Amino acid sequence: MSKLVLLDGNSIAYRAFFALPLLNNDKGVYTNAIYGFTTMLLKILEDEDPSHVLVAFDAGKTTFRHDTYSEYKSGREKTPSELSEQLPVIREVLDVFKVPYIEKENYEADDIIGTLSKQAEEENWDVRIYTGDRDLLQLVSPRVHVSFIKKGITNTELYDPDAIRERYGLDPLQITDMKGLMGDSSDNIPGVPGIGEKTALKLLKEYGSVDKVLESIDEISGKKMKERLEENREQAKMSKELAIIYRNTPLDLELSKLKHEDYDVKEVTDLFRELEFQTLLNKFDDVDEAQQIFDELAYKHVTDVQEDMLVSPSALVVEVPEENYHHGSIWGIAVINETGRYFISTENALQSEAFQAWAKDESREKYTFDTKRAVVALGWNDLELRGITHDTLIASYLIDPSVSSHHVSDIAKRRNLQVVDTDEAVYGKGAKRTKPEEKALAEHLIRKGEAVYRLQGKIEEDLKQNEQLELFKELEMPLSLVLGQMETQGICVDRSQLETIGDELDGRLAELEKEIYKQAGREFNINSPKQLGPILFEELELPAVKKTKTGYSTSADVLEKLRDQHEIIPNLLLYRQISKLRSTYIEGLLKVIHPSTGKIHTMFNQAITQTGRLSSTEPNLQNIPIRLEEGRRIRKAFIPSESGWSILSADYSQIELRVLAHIADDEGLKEAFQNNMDIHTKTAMDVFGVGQDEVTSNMRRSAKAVNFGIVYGISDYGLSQSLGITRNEAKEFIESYLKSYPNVQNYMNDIKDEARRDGFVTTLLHRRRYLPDMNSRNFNQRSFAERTAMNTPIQGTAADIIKKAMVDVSKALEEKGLASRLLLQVHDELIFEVPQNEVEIMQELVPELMEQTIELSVPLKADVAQGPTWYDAK
DNA sequence: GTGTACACGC
DNA sequence: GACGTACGTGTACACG
Repeated sequence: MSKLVLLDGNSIAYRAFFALPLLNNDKGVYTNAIYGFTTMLLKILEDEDPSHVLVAFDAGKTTFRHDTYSEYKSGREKTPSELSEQLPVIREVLDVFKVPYIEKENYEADDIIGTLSKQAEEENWDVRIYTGDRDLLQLVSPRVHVSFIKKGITNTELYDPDAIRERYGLDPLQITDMKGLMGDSSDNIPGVPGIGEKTALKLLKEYGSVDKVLESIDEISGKKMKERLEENREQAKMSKELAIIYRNTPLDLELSKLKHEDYDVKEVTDLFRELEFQTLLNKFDDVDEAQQIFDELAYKHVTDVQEDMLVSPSALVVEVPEENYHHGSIWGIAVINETGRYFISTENALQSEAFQAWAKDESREKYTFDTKRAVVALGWNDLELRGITHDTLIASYLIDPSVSSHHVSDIAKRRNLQVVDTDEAVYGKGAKRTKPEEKALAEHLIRKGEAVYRLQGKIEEDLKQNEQLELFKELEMPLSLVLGQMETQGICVDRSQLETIGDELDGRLAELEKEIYKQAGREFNINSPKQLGPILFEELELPAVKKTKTGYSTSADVLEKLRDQHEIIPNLLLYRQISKLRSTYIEGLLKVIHPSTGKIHTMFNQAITQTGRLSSTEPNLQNIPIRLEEGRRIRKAFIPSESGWSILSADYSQIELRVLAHIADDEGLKEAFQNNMDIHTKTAMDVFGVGQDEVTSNMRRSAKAVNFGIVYGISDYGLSQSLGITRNEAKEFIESYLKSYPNVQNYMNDIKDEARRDGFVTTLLHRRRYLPDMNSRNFNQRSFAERTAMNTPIQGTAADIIKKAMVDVSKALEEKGLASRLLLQVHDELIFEVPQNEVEIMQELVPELMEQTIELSVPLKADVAQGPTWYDAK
């Protein structure tokens, strides 16, 4: 039995376009409609498994219907250029899938579909029609079913004759009569004014067709209705005429030619790669093909590492599959270079003198994927690794920080190199992750190394194009090593200090708990917002201010507003605060003290944030409490690792606003920093137009919040929330800020233009962030992109600067032979441990290096402090 | 295991 | 006029 699937091409493309955000690829080409169309096509082919298939498109602007009614489809919004430019590519997609498509001068896609479905029906074929247009429902018959695409792209509604009767109470053919009476605004079919769907259906149920209705006008009740029908006789007839799909379109096409053929997977994957359809690509990842490439990858399993195998440059794979590489074992090592491909067991590599010498030799170049992982893992085995000049992970991140996966297999795949499987495919995932037998392991590592080795040139070419080669080679690559050393070094914590604070917190929590139960009238889980909500807002009848998806919001800002309304509130706030301290900072930190070093070894992620900042995990040492004294005491547990040493902390003062002053080249802001003024006071003076002595604490607080907003790119809404004012007041604040600093205003406008023009913004050191939503039709997405455009160069440049300072300081420590060690970075702050005899030197050296890292048109300023614990370094 | 609410830092 | 609004990480809860 033959089955023909007919797709309404324009209608589906239209649906796809509006259902999906305006995605574009690296080349700035819009692909959302192509992507959505392709997804639907694949799903339809999979669901229906048709023997024959065709996509019909509308041709040209005019059709035979315009002869009947020149206004047909007029008043319709022009197809957006973002969509029309995608239509040719949709045809390319159909080409590679070997799906035939057709358009016919003077006819609409509907007519083609109507004609072919009629022919197929006469041959006793089954027909399925996919469309987003209800007009086609008139074609439904026992053999012809229509799938109507509802909202989204995968949600369809299947219509057979019964379904039509159920939905409309009509036979399929009467759909045209319905249109004749009610019209169709999207096609500019007039119908009878004053008659909508309800009335049309009522009339048709009684009389059956437009003609019958018109014949029976006398019987119809209601004077107005009679008049309307009488006056619009011809219009109703014409409207029905227009709505009828023409089923004898001259097509010169044989049904048998529409056979659904097999397609060439390679053609499909090549096109998907070009379009950057990663998700779809995964579906077509042909394992056999990858295996074939691998078969050519001969390698040697080396037990005795020879000097001449380790030429420069080489790709080096140090395989540590455990997410946390501080505890993970090295499963194996691979080296790939022009002399060959080598798999070396971890033991053999670590014991080999030739390997050790090569690893630490700065002059022998290595390429890796995730340098820091290799550096730290080898560091735990007392093996030093230097001379890494290329890291695929970091490079990929610099080229586009937004890509969702920086795994070596994905990067390779994106660059058309299908030689490497995912770790998950080879090792299994989650609890099932196991070390495979040696051959499989060796092959996987060789493939990874091969990808790194082969991609290096192409990737650096791209970096060069982006003017990012210096950022890569001189900043991020050296930084990787510095971070590796910091992580391996770790920071010492006083376990008993943490435990003491923990015990005290436990006691206070127990008391608070009792008190809260008493005030609530019963026991419940205080940590559960789901339980707390009903207690506060139903049992205690407090006014609910905000709701979340799942119930009442009980967040701190909500509770803060209720503080005076019930004595339970202050206790809850305190309970939350202390509970957070205990679980995250006491128990959390105790859990991650390394058993053998007694220190905490965080992991800095160098390839995650969109702005260029670092992040810190397991544990996150970039969010240790400081603002409230209660939490700040946690810092007392962070101590030097050697007795008699000190913790020294140096932080940039207002680095983002200084960067802004420089980038925007704003006189007012520059003046503030050149004269070393308190920036919030200065802002208050400028915004409120008062003298220094007239600045009240409230004015300064507002100014500070505005500065904060500038630095973090918050919206007027965000500012209104933080200051507890209305959105309009916040908006006025921002406006008067920008009036006070006109060049900041100019910068904000210029950078947005730049982002719209280029599709991305950059920092001083050429870090890049793409902003595809700058032209989004969605207000929120667009606004967010605009704030990001303004904010990223500021925050990102600040990140550039402190990263460079870290490399500079680290180099200086080495050159000067100082024993002091850099331990942590917290966005604008560096934390060291320092022997007593170096305290004075470091107090001079560190801020000096930080201030001279980069020359701006305003001075950079770094403050330094030191003491026996991190708490005291304030 | 996954999603949501909340809270910490910058 | 509504939309739902800096980022990243971690914990606890509550769902399957």
